[in-house]
Amino acid sequence: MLPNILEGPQDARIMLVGEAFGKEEEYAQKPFVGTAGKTLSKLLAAAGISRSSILITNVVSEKPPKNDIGIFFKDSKHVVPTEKLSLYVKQLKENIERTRPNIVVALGRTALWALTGETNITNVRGYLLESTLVRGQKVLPTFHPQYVNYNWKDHAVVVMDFKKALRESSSPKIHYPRPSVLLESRPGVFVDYCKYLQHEHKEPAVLDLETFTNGMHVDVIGLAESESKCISFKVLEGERVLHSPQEEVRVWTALEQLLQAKPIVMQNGKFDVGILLHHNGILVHNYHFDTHVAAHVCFPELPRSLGFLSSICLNVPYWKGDHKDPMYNAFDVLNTYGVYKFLDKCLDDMQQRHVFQYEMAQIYPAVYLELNGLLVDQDKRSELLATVETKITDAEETVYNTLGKRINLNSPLQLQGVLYVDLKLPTQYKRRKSVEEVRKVTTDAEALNSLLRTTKNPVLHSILEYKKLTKLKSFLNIETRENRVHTCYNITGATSIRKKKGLVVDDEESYSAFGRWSSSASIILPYGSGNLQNIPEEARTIYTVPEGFTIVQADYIQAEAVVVAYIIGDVRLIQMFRESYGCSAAVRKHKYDVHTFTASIMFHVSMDEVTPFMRKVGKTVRHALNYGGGAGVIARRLGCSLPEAKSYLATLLASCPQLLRWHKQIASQVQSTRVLTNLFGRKHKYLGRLTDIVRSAISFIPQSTVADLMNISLCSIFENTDLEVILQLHDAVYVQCLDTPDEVQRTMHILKQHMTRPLRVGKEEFFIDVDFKVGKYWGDMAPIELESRGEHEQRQELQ
DNA sequence: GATTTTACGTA
DNA sequence: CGTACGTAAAATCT
Repeated sequence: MLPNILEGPQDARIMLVGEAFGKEEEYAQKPFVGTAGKTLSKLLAAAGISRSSILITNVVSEKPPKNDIGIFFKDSKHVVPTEKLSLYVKQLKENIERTRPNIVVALGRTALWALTGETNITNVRGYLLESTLVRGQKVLPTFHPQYVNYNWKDHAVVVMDFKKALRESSSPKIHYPRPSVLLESRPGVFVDYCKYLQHEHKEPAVLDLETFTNGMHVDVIGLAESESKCISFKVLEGERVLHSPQEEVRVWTALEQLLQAKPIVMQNGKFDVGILLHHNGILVHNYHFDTHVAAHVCFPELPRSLGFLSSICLNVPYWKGDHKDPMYNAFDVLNTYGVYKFLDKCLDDMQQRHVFQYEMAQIYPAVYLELNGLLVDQDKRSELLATVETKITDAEETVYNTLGKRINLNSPLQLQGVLYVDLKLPTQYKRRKSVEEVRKVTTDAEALNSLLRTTKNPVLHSILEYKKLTKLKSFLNIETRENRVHTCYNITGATSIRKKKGLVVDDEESYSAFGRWSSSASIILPYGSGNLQNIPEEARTIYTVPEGFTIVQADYIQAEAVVVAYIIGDVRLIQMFRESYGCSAAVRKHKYDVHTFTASIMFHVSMDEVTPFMRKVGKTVRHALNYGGGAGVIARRLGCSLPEAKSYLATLLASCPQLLRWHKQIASQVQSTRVLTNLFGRKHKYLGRLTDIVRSAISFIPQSTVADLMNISLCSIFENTDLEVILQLHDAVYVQCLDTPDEVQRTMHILKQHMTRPLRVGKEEFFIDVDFKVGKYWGDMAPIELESRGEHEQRQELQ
């Protein structure tokens, strides 16, 4: 007989099913009494469910050896159960049939598998399913409490799922309103529907294009007028063309007219906008609302795919399983409509409407930059590539001659063998986040540099050289189109990735929150090294502008440091930034350098007496402090002892007590309200554990303020000027202009005008200064001073 | 062939 | 206890 442990009242409406016993459960012979049990109780309480009112059980009422559920499966994918597990599943079935709860919540993958046969919890989490184990039984999958312990920010998602379970527990039925869907391949019907939307329908419409065949042809066009009514129009059937050229023209014309007149809603529509513009020459005139952008503003720490958002905002069936399903696109547009209505309200509730508006305004500039690309000087490129390749060969030969054998120097494993086994150098380990983590052997640059310092073995130098050069080479070995590279700017930080079968989906792994743009490979024009925000200095020399033009770079000076100075009210620093505002670069460097200033207060000397060493100490210590770093970092950077680093740290903290006070204030604010607000009113709700997020929280306000400042300025430049922007680099913007002194000065004046925006801390208003560089090549820019209006005009008169 | 890990470039 | 991001190549899994 198997143990059968089911806790709670037999007539309960909700049943929770976990995986198996842990140590504590085994001892107590009760489900969920250990750490996962404590978490479960918290999550239930947060959702308003009383633990004593529900049934709680596990698929397996015993503790697997080493807590590895795998031993109950015959295969590594965990789909073929052993005989024992089959008996347990049968027992679960009988338990459900006997108690007949209105809803069963599957906690984690194993319970989900046992109840429904589904294996991917991330996909179906939050969606009501029908059990395959007990016919007609309503199941809601969510994450296991133990998973929540490791991924604390996901607790918010589980609480929402529990709330859904509570709502659904009043009835055993799965009830969805039936949508009205036109599945069409007749051009006439589509054209009529477009006309109806354009002339009669009053609300915004949702648009979604499916582009799953190769190339960038649109396969399906979806349009929704509400969360319950839509059309899904087939343009292509696989490789087969469905309509005559004349019919296609009618279709695209009708769509174009609709997109000229109607407010349009999309989910991550930046991609669709780019495709329509690039391949069909169609501009979406009134891009009214993007659900992906709204989700980024409202829930910066959560995923933003339509599947996830629908599971949180809506009560709809799961539809993301099969992309080939004819209803797939229809559900996409219908649910985008539902999510739109939900998030539209959230923006007001959370007072984030203005943040949403300035993020929406960034979409067109980002699309423009992506489609426009950046010019490559092919001669420079091949020249540099050849030089780098020669150097690589040299470094390689040096290493091989010393070692007496040939290995792949970019292989961490092979390098470990040579350095730590053959040469018997002291093994280097990766730095760990905590002492509990297992030490990992490494051969990264930091380890090699440290070995070079201690052993002075010159082969290490050559290995470092080789690694550096091959990395550089990867930035030069690039494909271009009409001598241009293209990058996709992601204003919400999440990249779209092209998966197998050509499907474009949101990358669920990464979701930024700070308002900075990220840059990744363009799916529309996949040329160049993808990310344009991490091109090394040397490789930038291959990027240029057309004949007769030049590049003007404008960047914010010490932007984050200025923001921090005002926030913490560091009177001396503020005074210095005030005085240096508008000064020439030479004066600024001489009289108003932040790091020299820091060193002068640390070492109690005047600014003139600061030595280069003192400045380096000042710079390192301030840097570490601004980002919540400690003495260990400082010691490593400066190559000094830990006690020395500690005393440096203490010195700066003593002379600038506001800094530490601010750190503490941030920590307590995150603890009490979990919400931080930057100087533009952008809010960030922190969901993770306090200890994990405190450093990120410290950098949020300065970093996101500068990001918003830059992007608002960039939009202003796009909307109000004739300047041609070519690049965005977090706190710098690059434009191309005619290569004449007047045009360069005019460009600089306009940039300065649009980049100079007041920031406010309390009642105090301040500005962040801008400085300029100019040059023909991105990697070869020289500082240039903004001439006063007087000088500028004088010169114009002379000409 | 697909997925995960290691390493490394930028602000 | 730097943070944030994206990509290439190697290592590992299936």
